[in-house]
Amino acid sequence: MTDAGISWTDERVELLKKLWTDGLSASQIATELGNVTRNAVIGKVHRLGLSGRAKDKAAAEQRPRKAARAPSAPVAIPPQNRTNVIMAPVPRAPVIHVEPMLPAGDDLAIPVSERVTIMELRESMCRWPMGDPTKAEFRFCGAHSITGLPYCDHHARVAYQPVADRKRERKFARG
DNA sequence: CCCTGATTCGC
DNA sequence: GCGAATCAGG
Repeated sequence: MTDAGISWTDERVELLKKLWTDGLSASQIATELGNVTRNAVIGKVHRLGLSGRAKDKAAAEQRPRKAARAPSAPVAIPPQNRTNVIMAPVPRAPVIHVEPMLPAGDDLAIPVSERVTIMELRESMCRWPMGDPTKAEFRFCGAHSITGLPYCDHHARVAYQPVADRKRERKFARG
């Protein structure tokens, strides 16, 4: 096929109209359509003359972001759970096999981060998987990640746990 | 900093 | 017509 770029086919325009009318943001629509930037979407929206949509009760534009949060129990994630998240982004570096170890204190230290969906996940957020990836409730940690790493402070330690540390921690946990 | 849509303008 | 760059704003 000589035409490399998928442009505005009828279907794509239809979907664009629908999503835009539904109140999705340009970037969200761009992601949904794929192969286009939010600028492209905005440009098209204007050309189609459907800018300035009916912004009802603040539909789905600016998301809450402040309100949502786990209200109760600090849901400690048992280390064993990591067994069923193999397909999630795996750290390539000094990953140590996780066995039934890790002192409870560590897990309780997890501040119930603001778990996020893949859509809400941003570059600066911890990508530590939480839960079953095959389930709809699957989330990522979402806490602020350390510059240069895909994980927050806490999860970076768990993920990149050096052998030496591991041994030491064990001792530590014991006593 | 994160994000939003609006506009401009070279292609 | 298209969309990156830019602008203006939250």
